[in-house]
Amino acid sequence: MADHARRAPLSRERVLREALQAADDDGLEALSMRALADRLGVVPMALYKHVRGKDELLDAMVDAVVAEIGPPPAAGPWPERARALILQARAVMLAHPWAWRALETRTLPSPAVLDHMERMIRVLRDGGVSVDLTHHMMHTLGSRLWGFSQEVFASPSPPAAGPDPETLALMAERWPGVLESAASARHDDGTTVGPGCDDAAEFAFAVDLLLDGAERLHRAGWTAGTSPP
Amino acid sequence: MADHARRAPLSRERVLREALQAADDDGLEALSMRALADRLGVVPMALYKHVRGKDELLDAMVDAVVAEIGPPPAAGPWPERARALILQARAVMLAHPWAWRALETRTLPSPAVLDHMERMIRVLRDGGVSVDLTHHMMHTLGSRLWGFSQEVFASPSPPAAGPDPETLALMAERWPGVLESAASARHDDGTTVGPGCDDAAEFAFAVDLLLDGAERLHRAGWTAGTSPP
DNA sequence: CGTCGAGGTGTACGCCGTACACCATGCCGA
DNA sequence: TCGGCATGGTGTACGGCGTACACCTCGACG
Repeated sequence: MADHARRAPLSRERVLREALQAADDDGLEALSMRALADRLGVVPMALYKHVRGKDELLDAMVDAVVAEIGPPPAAGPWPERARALILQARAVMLAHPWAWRALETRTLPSPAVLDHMERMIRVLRDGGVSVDLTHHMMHTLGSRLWGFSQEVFASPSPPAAGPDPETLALMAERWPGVLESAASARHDDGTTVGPGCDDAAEFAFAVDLLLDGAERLHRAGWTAGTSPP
Repeated sequence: MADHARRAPLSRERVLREALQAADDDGLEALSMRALADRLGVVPMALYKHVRGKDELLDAMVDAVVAEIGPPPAAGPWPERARALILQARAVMLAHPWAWRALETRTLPSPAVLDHMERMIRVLRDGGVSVDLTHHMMHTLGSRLWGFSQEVFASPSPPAAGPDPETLALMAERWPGVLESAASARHDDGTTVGPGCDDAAEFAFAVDLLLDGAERLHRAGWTAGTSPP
């Protein structure tokens, strides 16, 4: 095996890049240290010379993805700047569908994570939003700050094409509201041909609702202790 | 070993109950089929006579927890009924801190899950909220419908007691906004002695903001196609 | 030319979920 | 009464995982 000398030497960079590619290709659950080593034509333990362990690797992967989220627009009303920043985050998360799952499992915020938070906070603060309201809004935005919405169950109706008429009848009896609500997903014109509803629209709706709420509170001179209405 | 005849026979119920207890005791990540079998004084494979596999067991556990969430108050303005239902869900999730993690990993909604959704949808629809707005609100509530808020990073500042003054100075330079925002957590009187901020208050703030937003849209006669403002 | 350290290798351990063959028990119809 | 059979607990084994640890190789450098 003379080729082991010939192949490009490993490096933290190469390991990280290949890990990102592997996750993009095959999903996060298929990413094992062994599989990753295979992709690099190397024995599993070789990776540990460049990475402390799988956990640290995931940290680095998350950091890399979050770093793709750029800064907000330089100017404009703060709600629009915030909205743009969030939608940018969403675009990044859509490009790496595994990323939000990885993000959730991290315990400590990485530098890129703090950068993103800092930017959002700055948008609000520069818009004149109080420290307290900013703080609350960061909590309220929750995962949407990162470009995804934790919905627990993506589609209430059976996911794939044919909603089996038998179970459908059963649902109509016990969960009519769920059925009705799910049906309202496809109501309007063919903007969403897929099985579910328009994720982008739902995401935007939620973000707008949240930012509008914040703006209203801000304009009303909300301070801690007041309740939202 | 005559005691194996003497001990209470296994059953799906016993397996499920012990699994719930084990998760409450030791956390979800410590719950393995082997550990669970040990708790029941039985060999691992014995469980498989009562449960199809770990995945189905987790489904059942989630179902059991979600079933603890009761119905909403019978009467009252719909936003208050909705609020009460959500806070009930939150109480259940607080009693089983592992549950939200398990909930997230499930792919198909169980009956109890659909029941809870149905109840929430009914609260809105009975309040006169349109099908479309109801649908949007279910999405917008997201994980909060289930009593938790996906925040990705619970505390922006170092979690435990002493925020190491060195890193703190470093943060002050690079992430002043994050620091300022984190500091605002402890601002008011000693209602929150812990390291972080008042989770309950943050949760309530977010829920109120969301429900107020919905109520305002509803009263304004919102229909699909209109944007929130 | 000898040494040394960085980096790739091989083996091994302890976990995990679970397939499969086996065996104990108690019930039930003949 | 007895044979067969279903129910449910057992034992062994497999393939996967992350990773500790000892080893080897090889280029750089004093």
